[in-house]
Amino acid sequence: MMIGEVAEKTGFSVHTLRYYEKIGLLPEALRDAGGRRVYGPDVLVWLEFVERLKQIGMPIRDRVRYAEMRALGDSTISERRELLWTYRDDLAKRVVSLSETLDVLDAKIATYDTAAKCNGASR
Amino acid sequence: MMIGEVAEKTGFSVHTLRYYEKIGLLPEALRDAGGRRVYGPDVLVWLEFVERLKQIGMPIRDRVRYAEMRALGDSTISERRELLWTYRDDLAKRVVSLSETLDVLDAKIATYDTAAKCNGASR
DNA sequence: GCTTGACCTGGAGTGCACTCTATCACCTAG
DNA sequence: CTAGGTGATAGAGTGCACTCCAGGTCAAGC
Repeated sequence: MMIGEVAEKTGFSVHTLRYYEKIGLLPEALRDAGGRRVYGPDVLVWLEFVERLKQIGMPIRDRVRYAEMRALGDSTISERRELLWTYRDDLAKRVVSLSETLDVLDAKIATYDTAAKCNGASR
Repeated sequence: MMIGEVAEKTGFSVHTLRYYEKIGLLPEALRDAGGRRVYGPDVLVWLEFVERLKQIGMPIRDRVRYAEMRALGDSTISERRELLWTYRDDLAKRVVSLSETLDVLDAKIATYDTAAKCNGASR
């Protein structure tokens, strides 16, 4: 795969992928004869996980830290566990808080609907 | 209430509260004889809601837009409903995706635990 | 053989949402 | 009456995470 295809499949832009490589969030890609990056299918799995780490609010430095540890192999497993753990609880709380917010939003929308009905279509 | 107390009760910094007023996310506060902002208890409710809007990923411009509409009164209700609605579905998806991610994280942590057990506590 | 389009680099620029600085005013306690 | 704490302002600065630009290489199709 060339970088463009990876971009298309993952939703990251080509710019972003090169940026991720520069900061160490992606391993340095192999190059073809012309110096262009060539990716195996593994990168898609990794990028999907990176996307998840991003979604849970892990800042990019920690994502990089995680990537670096991953590159070092099994000796870093307990450290990686540690790092993920520090985000796990916050994530659990966030899930709760967000579904609560979803309820608040729905309630608000419902009262707006009622208000609109009572006034006729407003405006 | 003075600004410091509002800051303490809401978790926003004093700086942020003044910033929010400047950009229109907070109504202009009344002032005491010395020119200092004085707040009623309503502001706490509003700020809590603003915090929710922030947590669901609504960018500050849209929060401001919402605040402006709110200030205009009932005639903007259907527009406000519209605005909230545009975030509602994404939020619902996010809640699902995040609890999925929580599972992924827990699974990952579990495999790390297993790996650690098989190797003895690493390092 | 020349155009097109995807790729390359280093480095500058962007947008968001604060966050802080410098400098001043006011009030209360010691 | 002075020191400390809280308040005020305008405007500069920060950190994050990209995002874009200039200027170039390279392979394939017409």
